[in-house]
Amino acid sequence: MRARERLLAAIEADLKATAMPPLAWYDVLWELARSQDGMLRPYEIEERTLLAQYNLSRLIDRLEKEGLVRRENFAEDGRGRWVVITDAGRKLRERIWTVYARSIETHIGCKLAENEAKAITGLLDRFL
Amino acid sequence: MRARERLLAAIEADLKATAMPPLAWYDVLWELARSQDGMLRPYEIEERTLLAQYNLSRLIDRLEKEGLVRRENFAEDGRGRWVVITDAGRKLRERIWTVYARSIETHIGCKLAENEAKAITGLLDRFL
DNA sequence: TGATGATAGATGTAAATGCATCTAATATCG
DNA sequence: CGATATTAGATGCATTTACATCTATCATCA
Repeated sequence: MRARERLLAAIEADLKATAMPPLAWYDVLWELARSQDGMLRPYEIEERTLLAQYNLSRLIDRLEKEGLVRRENFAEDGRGRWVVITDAGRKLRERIWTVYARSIETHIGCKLAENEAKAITGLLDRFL
Repeated sequence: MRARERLLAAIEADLKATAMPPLAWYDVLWELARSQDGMLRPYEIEERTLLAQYNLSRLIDRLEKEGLVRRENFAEDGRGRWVVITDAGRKLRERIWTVYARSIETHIGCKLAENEAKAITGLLDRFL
């Protein structure tokens, strides 16, 4: 918990220093960008990011207001929506990644050998 | 990050289910209870819990309003304060612990062998 | 000593979060 | 079919958090 606290603070600080949005934005944009057609249902994003439903709903509002995603109706189920990433969204994700990747390397990568990193993930995966 | 998310959610849910306050309350009460005279300076709590200064200041407000701690002036430095845990604060910490300990065992302990837990802490300690 | 800078902690305001609940649509089952 | 339950997602409201800044005190040093 402490390690996560420290690392997240360091990474968020790097993002802020380069005028980038919070990490949660990245997580959502990344899930969308890597998905088949650049679109997911809100509940799918929820599952993948572990964001709470009501938080995600409002995060999508913010992303939409910034033109990074847009909402569309889901034809097969009147209750559902699609969240579609826009070109601007993809662009921004890439820009964030240039900072984020460096940040990961600086704060995490350089402190762990490959096999150590694998050991951590192997053990922590039990909780997922 | 994901593991922490899941575990914290599970633990907080256990606390909520037994009408206990959030985990941050426990962290502060615990640091106070284990300290020499049941009192610490705000900045000391801050260092130990990694809470942000402005968050801690208000968390102490809440604890004080509930009668779990009280603030006193720090004689040697007019800017400083003491945060002193009350009997009610110690009592509550113990009550929370009965739930928290069980929760840790349920969600974490039973999924890791002793040496595995040590391996994780050993590796994650590098980030502290 | 007196000016300047640093530190401890508090706080106003804006934004995000948590909780409960709502609406609209679909599923289930007598 | 119709009543009831369930699900997807949105939202009102209270609490909490983040950011910036403030006050008061202490430290430093010319």
